[in-house]
Amino acid sequence: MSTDRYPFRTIEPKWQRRWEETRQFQVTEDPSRPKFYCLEMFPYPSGRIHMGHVRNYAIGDVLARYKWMRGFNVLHPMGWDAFGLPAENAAIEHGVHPAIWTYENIEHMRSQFKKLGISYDWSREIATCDPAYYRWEQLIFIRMLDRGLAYRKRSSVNWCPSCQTVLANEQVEAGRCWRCDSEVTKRDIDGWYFKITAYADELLEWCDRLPGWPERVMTMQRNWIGRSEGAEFDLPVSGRPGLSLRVFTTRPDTAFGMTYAVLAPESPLVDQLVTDDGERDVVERFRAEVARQSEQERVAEDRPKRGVRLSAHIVNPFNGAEIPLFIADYVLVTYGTGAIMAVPGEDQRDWDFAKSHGLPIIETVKRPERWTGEAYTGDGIKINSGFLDGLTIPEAKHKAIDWLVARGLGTAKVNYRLRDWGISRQRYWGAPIPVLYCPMCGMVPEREENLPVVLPRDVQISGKGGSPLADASHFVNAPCPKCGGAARRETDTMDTFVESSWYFLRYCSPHYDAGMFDPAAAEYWMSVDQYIGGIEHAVLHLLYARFYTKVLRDLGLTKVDEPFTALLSQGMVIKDGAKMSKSKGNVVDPDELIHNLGADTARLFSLFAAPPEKDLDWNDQGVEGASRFLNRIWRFVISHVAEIGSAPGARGRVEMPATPEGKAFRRIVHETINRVTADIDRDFHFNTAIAAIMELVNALYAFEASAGERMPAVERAGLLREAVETILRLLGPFCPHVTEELWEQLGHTESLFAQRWPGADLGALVRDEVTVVVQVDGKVRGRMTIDVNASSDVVERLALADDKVRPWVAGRRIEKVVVVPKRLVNIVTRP
RNA sequence: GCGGGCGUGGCGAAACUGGCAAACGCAUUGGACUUAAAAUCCAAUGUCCGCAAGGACUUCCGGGUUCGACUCCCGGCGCCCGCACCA
Repeated sequence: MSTDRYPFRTIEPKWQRRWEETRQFQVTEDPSRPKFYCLEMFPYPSGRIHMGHVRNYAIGDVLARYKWMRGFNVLHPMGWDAFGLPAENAAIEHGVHPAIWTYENIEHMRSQFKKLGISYDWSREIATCDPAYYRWEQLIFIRMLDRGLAYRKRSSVNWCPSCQTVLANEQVEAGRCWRCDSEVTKRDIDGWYFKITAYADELLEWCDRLPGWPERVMTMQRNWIGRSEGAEFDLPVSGRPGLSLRVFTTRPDTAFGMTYAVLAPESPLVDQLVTDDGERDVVERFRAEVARQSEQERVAEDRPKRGVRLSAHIVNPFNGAEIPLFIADYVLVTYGTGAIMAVPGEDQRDWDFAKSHGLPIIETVKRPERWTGEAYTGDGIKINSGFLDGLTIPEAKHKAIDWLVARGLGTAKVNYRLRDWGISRQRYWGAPIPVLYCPMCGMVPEREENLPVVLPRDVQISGKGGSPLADASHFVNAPCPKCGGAARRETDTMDTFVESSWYFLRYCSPHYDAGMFDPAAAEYWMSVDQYIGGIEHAVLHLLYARFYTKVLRDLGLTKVDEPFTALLSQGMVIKDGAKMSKSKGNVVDPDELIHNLGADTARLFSLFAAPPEKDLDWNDQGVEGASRFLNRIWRFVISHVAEIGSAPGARGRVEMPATPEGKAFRRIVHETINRVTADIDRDFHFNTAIAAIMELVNALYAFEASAGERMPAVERAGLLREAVETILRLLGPFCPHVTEELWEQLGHTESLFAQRWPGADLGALVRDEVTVVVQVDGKVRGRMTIDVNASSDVVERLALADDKVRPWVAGRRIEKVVVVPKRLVNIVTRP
């Protein structure tokens, strides 16, 4: 540990206080300036911040401060995703009320964020558990109910036995709860749904229209939506007039290869097809077996496909063939129609099943020459397919669908993997769903003037299961909004992802009380120009927020189609090869780091060690290096305050220096301006931007130690001033406290962040000479410093005359000479 | 299986449109300063051969295009992430 560090412990709080007192980062709508809405995903108030937070919010802060200096009116707000299970679990374990726990955590974390010196407009802080916040989503819920975008149904849902609540499909990861990792089971439960499937096509379409989003996130969303085109048609049951099963297929062209059909075991149609008690027994036993399968078994490698043959047969409408019917575990009741036509020739799953059950296989696509595989899914010409023979697969698909439509047997059909968003949670710490159940009127939404339906504080949180609200009679019992009679309130609360689906709109006018947000403010600020957060929300929050924004648009509340113009998905913070976690013992505590080395150092290292989208490998010695760099700047500036203060042209620009050393140094200063600016603008490569500033600081030391001694004092002081002030401005967004302090030490009275971002002086960038590499047959054999404007002929002549080069050319025939101006010469030879 | 990404020194990484591979930092080594240490400053540091000047090799592997390939094309190997019996 070094002993001689700059006084970050006094300057960091000093500037945090100053920024707050001067309301430096508080903004209002200002149509005369371009706006920039910079947003990092708001945190859950878990208690303490971790290095992942530091990195996330440091990235956002660099961008926000940079945009300030570029003259933008920057909205950079902060708030709390404050509803959720951990608060309730803390209540169960420690007896503290979720509200108390949450607000205490917010207090603590707010102070931690302030210690990081992030440029938030704290006057816009929100917490989603505030009734003044969630009342608006209750209102929207009622509007969605009107339009059929919110609805209630009984359905088989994902149930987390540990969290004691339902989970949406997006919240189940490989069969486990996204939050607590428990194995998820199935339950039939009544619940509320948002009709996100109504927006499937639009959500998908916009995936191609958001170039500011990372490709991998868009791909994950596309896959999640899972659109597939095909046909749906009926297969009549043999000898049972009027009875048929409907199947969905993406390959209607393969219908002539259908050698059997399969129903999902759970399908209700199975019960109608069963002919006697013996068969019923077999079916029920199979159903029980399928239901017993654990998630583990279901995802096991090479899981054999199991099934039971029914006595019923069905008829292939394309060729009249009578074929067997099965129930099998590989057909899902939840997708398509829950029934398939099986074409083992062109579908590997059907092929596997056919092989193990001795079923025939008909090829309907001509295989390539040396085909050795099993089911064939490639291109080819149709065979064994009646009127489709000789067509390509796309042609045959169309013709098969036309054939079905003409006979009234089926239609073209699009299916999605996406399911409606189940938003009911059987838990306490969430926004109440504003409906009541009346014995006379049925389900009735709360009257809009009665909103918000406030979540009651005095509730017993036992953790015994079931919503705690159900036992709170003062909440549950309420008059019916329609008839005034005794009714019962809904006791499910909303998924917390509903709150995070619109908080970015609330930030535009967080204190507005005539609606969800002030339309004028939202019109000015939206959309979010740059959104920053972790990849874990690729299909959760980021899909829900896109959907909800479109709903609000269709309700006439906003004009934007998409909430986030650009997304930066930052990598994880890794240490010793693993994600930081208590159990691995590799956690670095931000508080400790800030105390020992300062917030600027913590920020600098997390921005320097890797580009933002990559995982960051934490390294304590690397952090020391970052601290060393800031000390180096500090020492230089402090020891040169007097000299720099004596320089003319206190505002940066200096007269073109007279000495070659001065010119060369000044060029480095201005080249650095261009490099740093380009690195920030192009892909947020803060790591290389910082590296460029480090190079400039190295050059500054070298200049001061050597050439600087021999030039006129006025020139030297002017160059030092320009260099130092450039460094402070370029580094400001990364390390705002130390740069702001040094800026003041140099005699400035206005904040560094009220300064304009520097621009390179084109005159300073001009070079007289340039170093050109000379290659012989692609290998570097020499280099020469020549006039920048030398013609290609001259460059070629000089290269051939070079002492280092000549021996390599001697005795060989020169084939040609390639001259790349200002870069290199390649002499191509033959023996 | 499908989709996306990646592969460069001891380590984190850099290289814009094909043009000096390894910038910057960490670590290591040497020197200066010091009674000494720390801090600081200066220097060296891809691998191999060589006392040296210098040379050969090197961006996962194998081919190709090109005067020239980390970068483009073809084939392979390996790793990471997401979805996964989605018909």
